[in-house]
Amino acid sequence: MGLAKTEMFTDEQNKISLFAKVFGHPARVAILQHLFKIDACICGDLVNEIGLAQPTISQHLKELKNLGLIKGNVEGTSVCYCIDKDNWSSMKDIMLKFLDQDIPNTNCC
Amino acid sequence: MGLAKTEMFTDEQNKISLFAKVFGHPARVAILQHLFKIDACICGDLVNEIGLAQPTISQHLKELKNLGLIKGNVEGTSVCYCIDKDNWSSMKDIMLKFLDQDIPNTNCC
DNA sequence: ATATATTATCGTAATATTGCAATGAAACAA
DNA sequence: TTGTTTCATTGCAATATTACGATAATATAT
Repeated sequence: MGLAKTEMFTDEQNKISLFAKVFGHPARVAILQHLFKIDACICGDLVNEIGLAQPTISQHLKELKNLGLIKGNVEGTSVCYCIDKDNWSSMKDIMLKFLDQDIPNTNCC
Repeated sequence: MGLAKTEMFTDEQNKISLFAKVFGHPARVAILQHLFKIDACICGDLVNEIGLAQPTISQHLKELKNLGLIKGNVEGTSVCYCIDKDNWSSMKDIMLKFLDQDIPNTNCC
């Protein structure tokens, strides 16, 4: 298979897993951390910052863009990528709600 | 490939991506939410709660266990799974730090 | 001992992910 | 126009993930 049976889960569960999935690769974590650190960024910077080939970085950027977490403005021959503030906040709310659940007083462990 | 080049990233980046990866499937999200909701849990409950086959659930539980997020106590013929509080807290700290970064004032987007 | 119940493991098929070389597309410079 | 720079897309090989039937392993009950 290799295919998650999303139809048997809630929208919220699927949303959480989609966001988590995009954070599930260290290169995408590194890209986001770099975009947080500096104010603007072009793809070339990231290719130097991170050690992967240009097509690979481009692909990771595409996945982040598809989820709406970053946006890219074309500026001449280069593209300026940055965090999409609104969408990042929405994502954060959903993830925090999931991570911040009260830990129950288990009676068996 | 299908293999992440972890050696070019920091321990923190790799850790974040490993935790995120395990949340990157709705079944594991559902399992964790269910473990949060009730105090104790056995695998059989989860097979009924979630619609997947027993070997599939068992496999997902194994991944959560490998990362230390849940632990399982054998109780007769069944196993009682529950959240590992300490490890969940450690994970939460790492993930919150990543999610809660200050959004920069970009000058281009 | 035999049967039952519960969970784990193995094996396998289908699909997804990762990475990069090669190439394409678009804007700019000379 | 002809190059140059920058990023995207395509195509492919290697590996990972997901799901489940079959089966094993373990404990309990009769």
